[in-house]
Formats: sequence, structure tokens, C-alpha cells
Amino acid sequence: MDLLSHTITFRHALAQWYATAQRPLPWRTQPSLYRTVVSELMAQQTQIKTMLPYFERWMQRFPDFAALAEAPAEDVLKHWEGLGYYSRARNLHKLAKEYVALEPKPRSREDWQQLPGIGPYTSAAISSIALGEPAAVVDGNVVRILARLTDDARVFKNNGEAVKAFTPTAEAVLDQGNAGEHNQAMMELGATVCLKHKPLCTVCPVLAYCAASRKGSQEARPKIERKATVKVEVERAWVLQAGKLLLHRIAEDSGQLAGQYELPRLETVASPRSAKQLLASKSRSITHRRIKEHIYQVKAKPRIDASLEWVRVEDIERITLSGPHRRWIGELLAR
DNA sequence: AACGCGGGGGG
DNA sequence: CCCCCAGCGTT
Repeated sequence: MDLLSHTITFRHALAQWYATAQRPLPWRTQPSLYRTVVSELMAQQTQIKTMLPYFERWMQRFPDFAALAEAPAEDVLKHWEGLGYYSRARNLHKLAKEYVALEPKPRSREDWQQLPGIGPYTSAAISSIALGEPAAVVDGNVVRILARLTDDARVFKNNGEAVKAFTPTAEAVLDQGNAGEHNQAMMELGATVCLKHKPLCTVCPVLAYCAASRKGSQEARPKIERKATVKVEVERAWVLQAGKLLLHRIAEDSGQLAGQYELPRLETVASPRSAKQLLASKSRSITHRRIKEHIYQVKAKPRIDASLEWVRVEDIERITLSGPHRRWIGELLAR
């Protein structure tokens, strides 16, 4: 069955499946505009399983727009620690402040897209799920599903190009009278059945509409080119004296990890010839960069500048660190 | 249009 | 080891 000739029955099959197969996620069992907004920001480029514990903690501490708007930035960042893409937290904080002050409140998709951190995907999600607007979401799940349903063999340069290519199809398939549920059903199908590797076609509710499954080309759809990963090496300094660890505080206006602490770069605190000992070598990845970090214990007197701070060991848990650095510091302190 | 932004899951 | 994930803002 061709998808675009049978959109009515397709929507029905999808909705029937979603009604019983959906996971009981906290923003579904207890829905609200605020919870929808927070869940969508946290879910950007992040698997649901990963962000769930963050969502629960967030709701305990910032239960509504007003509570978030009044919270100090440091507190907000701390609750995002480890989740990555920290501009999402800063944007969500800014959004809450704007939302509280805004009259009239934003209603339409266009209204929402004016707010910080809200782009085409998130504005469609919020306006359809919480406000009943017939806007189609197009995320990675939807792209994958539609590329398979239509067995689209085009090669896309990047994810953005694929999203643009499938937006008209997503809009054609959208159940306009039930857009929020339809959108969530599409994404749920992608997350639990139409998987990237080894999709569960035998239990797929819309298998009859899937051109790729008929040809066995599911796993080859969609075709999206990937950027090569770049390898980088960094040397870090470990300076622990009198129960205090020397840390570098990243400037608030830095694009990357703003306001967070990290182990200082070795060259900022020690000269090339000063005595040092390699304690550990660790790897992490940031987007398409693979970073290998070598941590050296510095034995000479360290150079100190304004970006460096001595942090008492017992205070380390209260500051904001990247996930990997927090983990490594914990390991080294335990030695 | 291309790039930078995190961290974890899963093959 | 690799790719991908309920994308957005900047250039």
C-alpha cells in the first residue's frame, strides 16, 4: 500500500498501536505545558532513557515556570550537569523568565519559536502536544520512518537536509485533528520499533505501508553522510595541596562549557621542564571530536592566574563540572 | 549551508 | 571502535 494514497488508514493504524504500546513517560501520565517544554528541551539530541532521571530531579526543584524563572543560574546549570549541550539549560532558564513576564502568553507555533532554544522541531512539538496546533514534528525518528516507508534512496549531506526533505511528507501524513498524539506516536515508533539497527518489523503496526520492508532495504534508509571524527590530545594538570584541588573556571561568555570547572591545562600552570608524573590518560568525545586527555601530577609550584581557583575537596561536589572530569577527579581522589 | 555544541547507549 | 540520539544558534 502506498503511504500517501492511504494516509487515513495509516494514521488510524499508528494511533491504535500508540494507544496501547506507548511508554508511560512522566510528561504523558501527568501532562502540562511546562512539563512538555522541559521534556522537549531535555530530549534534544538526547535519548529518553538518558534524560529521564534529570527530568524527575528538575521537576522536584523547578516545578513550574515561576520557580525556574526565580532560580539562580548556578542552580539551574547544576541540575543540568552531565546532560550535555549546556546552552539548552541557559536557554530554558531564559525562556522561563521571558514566559513569566510575557503577556499575552505565547500560543501559536510561531510565538513559541521566538523564544530561546526553541527551533522548528521544538515549536512544532510544544504547539501540537500542549496547544493542539496541527504542526508536524520532523526529528531523527520521523526522518528514519518516512525514508523507510517511502524507500527513499536519496543521499543527504547532513541531518538538516534530510529534515527539510521529509517535512512535506510529514505534513501530508499528519493527523491534523490529533497532531500531538500523532507526533508522539511517530517518535515512539521510531524509538521502540523502527530502530536504526535491526528494526522490529515483525511487530510494526504500519508494516503494510512500508516500501523499504518489501525490498529488504530498511537498514539502508535513510542515507545520510557523516563527518569524519577529528582526534585531539590535551594535557591536564593535577595539583592537590592542603586538601584543595586547583581547577580552571571556564568563562561565562565561553561558547563551550561556560561557567563550568575543569582540570587546568598543563601548560597554563607548569613550564615544559617542570617535574611532573603522568597519572592517567582518558578519552571523551565532543560531537565529532575525539579527545584524549593526559592528566599529570605537577610537582613544582604552579603558576596561578585569575581563571584558576583552589577548590576544597569537600566542596567539589557543589560546583559544576563536566561529567567526564567529575568522574576522573573522583577516581584520582580515591587513590 | 556549515559548524560547534556533550554525553551516554548500543552494536 | 563506531554511529546515533524528541536540534538549536551562530557564522
